[in-house]
Amino acid sequence: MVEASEGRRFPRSHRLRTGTEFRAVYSRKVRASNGHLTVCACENQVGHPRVGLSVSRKVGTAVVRNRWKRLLREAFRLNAGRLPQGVDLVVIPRPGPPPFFRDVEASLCNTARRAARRLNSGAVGNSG
RNA sequence: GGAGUGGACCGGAUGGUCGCCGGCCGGACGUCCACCGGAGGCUGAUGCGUUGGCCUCGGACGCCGGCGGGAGGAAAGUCCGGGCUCCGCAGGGCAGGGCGAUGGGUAACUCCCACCGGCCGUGAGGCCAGGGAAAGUGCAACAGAAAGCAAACCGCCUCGCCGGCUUGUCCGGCAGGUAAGGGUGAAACGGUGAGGUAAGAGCUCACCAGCAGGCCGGGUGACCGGUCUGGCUCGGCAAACCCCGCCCGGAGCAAGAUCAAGCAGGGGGAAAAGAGCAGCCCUCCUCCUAAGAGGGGAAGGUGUCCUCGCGCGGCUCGGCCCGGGCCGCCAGUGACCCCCGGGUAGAUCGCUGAAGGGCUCGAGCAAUCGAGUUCUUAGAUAAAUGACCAUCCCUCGCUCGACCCCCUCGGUCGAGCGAGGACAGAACCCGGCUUAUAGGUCCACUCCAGUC
RNA sequence: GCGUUCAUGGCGUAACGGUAGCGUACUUGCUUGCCAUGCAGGAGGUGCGGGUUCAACUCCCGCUGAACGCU
Repeated sequence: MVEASEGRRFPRSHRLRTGTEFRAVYSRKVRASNGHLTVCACENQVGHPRVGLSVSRKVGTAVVRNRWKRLLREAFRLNAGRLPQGVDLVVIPRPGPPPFFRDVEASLCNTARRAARRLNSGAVGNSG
């Protein structure tokens, strides 16, 4: 685990906040997923990761959706230093109630790293 | 003690670490935008129109620190009613939708309170879209003779006619009479008794039930109680069409207002040129998308009336019509430049102090209203109000120990371990209704059993 | 935020307020050496809770679920 010495804030600059930013991530068409969630990824120019949550009504009731979003925000906040840098992420949970926080944390980290790897290989493939 | 009825209330607690949203105060680093006039405070003169002096201060966003705040009783469903905003509105009418005992409450209601009537419950209490069926139209399967200005299948009867022979208080047929009896059905045109008759029948009479009308008493009223008269019976369904009475303009904070990058496009001017583009809503197709662009093809079609008004055509608004507004009826436009307006992304406002809550007093059976006093209690916008840990509190399961007990079962207490703690998340704001809800607290009342 | 439509056997679908059908699937028996086909029979249903009515899939009210539309 990363030590908690660094202040792990979660200001607005670490979130995707407009439809333009979401569209940019979707149109990059790089995804990775596991049994709990799907992550879309795209490069950005701000030097740190940013996250956006897309939780549709199919996931569940408002209480379930809020629970998902809170757990995902907390997982991103505590693990922002371990995630790939300079990448925008859009996280889409699968329908159903969220699992325990440890599982959400592990799923987010693993899936985001896999998406970032595809991003790099795809960029190489496009350039070459 | 058990069973139950009605109502009110709570909706895990405490601590630690790390965060999020918005408010106020302070600090200063970065970015952007403004810049010599303006803003705020104190104070002086004045003829109240003005004017002088001093002090302080650039703004927004991001950053850091501090202080205090941050989901519900249903925030839900969106079933009603309003406020607010924009649009519309010559007057009326139809259509469409909703509601329906009475009196009150309210901004309003399909809500609430009280009361009346009906049904259910031993009871406390609960439920009811509860106007009109002698305005009209319609419906009632199956069964049954018959299902609605009644009707004769069986039965009963013979004042009439015919036939039979066993000559009778007989049998059969025709023609009639009869709604008392049978059976069917959810429902069959009052019930009991007496008279009456060939047999019967409200045919007549008495009482009862019910209907209509009058009168008396009580109540604001729905209605209740009593009494008299009438004809003797006049059924059900309007959550079937319908009739009567009352109410309803449409959309919704993504309403609406302000500012507005870049690209494209609109209007005007100037300049240049004489080729090209467009012509008209809508529908479909292809590509594309933030606001769009291009091409092709053929079809879609309009509830109503009166008064006033009205040249024709088009667009737009209103649920429709009549109608309101605008435009055209003289065929426009242009690369670049200047000016103007609309408007997309985005930003700001709307945005939370309100038909608001608590307490006291008064009016009222109550819903509710009035007066006084006090409190301020979320404002996000890819959307905050949280995550993790510990302890405590409940519930359940397992194990161990003690007690009740002769033992088992069972019960009580204590300890340990494990699991669980509901329904559910503000999105402009209120008043209701409906639905979901682990566990718990309090109040009033009813029935049953027991004790004193 | 504002609306619309729907819910019938396992599946797909009918039914003026009056006996809930049809196809397919399932199952039992016959036919065949066996299977398929064919023949005869059977079971299985109106999303839930109330109300109106003599009687409700149908009418009314309230829920639940699903599929859509506009902004």
